[in-house]
Amino acid sequence: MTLNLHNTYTRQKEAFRPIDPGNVRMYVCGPTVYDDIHIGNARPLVIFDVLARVLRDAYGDGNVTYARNITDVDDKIIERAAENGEEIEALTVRTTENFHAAAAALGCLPPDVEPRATDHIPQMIALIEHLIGKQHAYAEQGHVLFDVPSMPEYGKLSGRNRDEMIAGARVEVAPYKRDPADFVLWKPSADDQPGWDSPWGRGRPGWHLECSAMSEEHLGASFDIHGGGVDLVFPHHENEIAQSLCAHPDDSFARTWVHNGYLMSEGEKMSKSLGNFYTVTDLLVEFPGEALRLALLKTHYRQPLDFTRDGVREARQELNRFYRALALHETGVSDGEAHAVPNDVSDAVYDDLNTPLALSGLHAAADAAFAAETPEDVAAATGALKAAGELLGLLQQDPEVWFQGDGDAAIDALIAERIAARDAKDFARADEIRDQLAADGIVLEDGPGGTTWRREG
RNA sequence: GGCCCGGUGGCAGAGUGGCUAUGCAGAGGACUGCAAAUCCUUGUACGUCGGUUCGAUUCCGGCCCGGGCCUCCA
Repeated sequence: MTLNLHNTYTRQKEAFRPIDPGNVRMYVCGPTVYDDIHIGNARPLVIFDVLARVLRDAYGDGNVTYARNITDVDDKIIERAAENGEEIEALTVRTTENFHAAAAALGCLPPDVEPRATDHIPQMIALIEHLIGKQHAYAEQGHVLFDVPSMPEYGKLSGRNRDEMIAGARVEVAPYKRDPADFVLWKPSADDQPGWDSPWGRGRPGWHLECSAMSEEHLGASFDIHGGGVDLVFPHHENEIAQSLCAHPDDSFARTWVHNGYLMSEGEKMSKSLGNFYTVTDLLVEFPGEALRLALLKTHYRQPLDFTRDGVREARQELNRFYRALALHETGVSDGEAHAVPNDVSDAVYDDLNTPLALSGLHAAADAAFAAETPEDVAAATGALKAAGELLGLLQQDPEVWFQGDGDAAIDALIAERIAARDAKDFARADEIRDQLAADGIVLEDGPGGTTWRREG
């Protein structure tokens, strides 16, 4: 099946053709580790996790290399560490751990490679020297700048020309720049700032450089997909292109550029003062990570997404229905087939990751499970639902765990007491127990196979 | 100011030049000791003004509204 992807570089949906189907390579910009990630950071995390799953589905598990970097040298990190009175490494290690925990809770598989900027300083310095040698960069007052006018095609990804950028520039032009559009590849570090020895003195890399150096190190100078949020199109990705293409003019750098749309929160731009700034860690106290993931996938990745708590609640309701359907499946009963992803689901996902449309296919599979009349039919329908869920990174828990968590002996005891009361036709006591559990958010269901329960937030 | 994206039923959200997804919430019914779940029924939306067309929510243009980017925010 052909995978279609919207390519920011051409502004069109294109049939995806990997350079090497035996090693499909994707690079995604990961977090700068100075603070816990917020829900806006979670969107690309989840989107590109889905894309990685789709690539593995299309080309085979072992034939995809997904690289996602950790930016662990950055001025924001320096500032934050100073504010906290914390060592820089303590901050970056702690934040990285939180990031990994959040990603796991959101159902994201680890990338195949997770390069750190600080592990690639020699490669960055070599890249700078290469660019200087090709007259695309120059050293000035301890800084090294990329010479934007040396690259006539600069601006193609973001669709802007240099004049526009200069006209709109909000920031004063630094005196060491030959051209206002030039950007920093290397900058000097003060004694109390992290720094590495270089031909231009002790300093640290500019932000854009690391992605050019690390993608080349791990994926090569030509690779298939480069992803990130739309706000990275300019300047970050534009500058990566400039660095990488000027260093390696015979290579293509990334061939397909995939960008997810912006996220708003509760109808407004997320900001701490508005009280709509949600970190993933905070949201996880209130909601299952899987509900957050579904809430993010209910909107097409290129559309703007208004993230709301109500939206997460709705996602959780949908997951309840999916897991109810999965719970219909009796262990041990098999319809004798390996379960494929239903065609409507894979068609949707392969068409530029149309996850909202794909989800309608999951609902159809759930309907089929409820309508099934034999255990084999149930097994077939739930198998299809689970396979479809896996492609999206959903529905991989045991339904009992989804509904009940780790279980609770006190609840089991009350349910046993209620069953005894019902058998004795003591409905007053039975209802009393129902109400008591309901007050704690526990919903009971009396079915033909006995009484089950679930937590409702 | 320049560039870009979006405005779909109560809400969320796909999609399409003509047969109008899907979900959540709501209403009615079946079922149920009660409830939940499930099933059935129900709700005819596409910002606005023009244009193209036999026909536009879907194409084109103006306008209005919302959002984003314009040197380090995913």
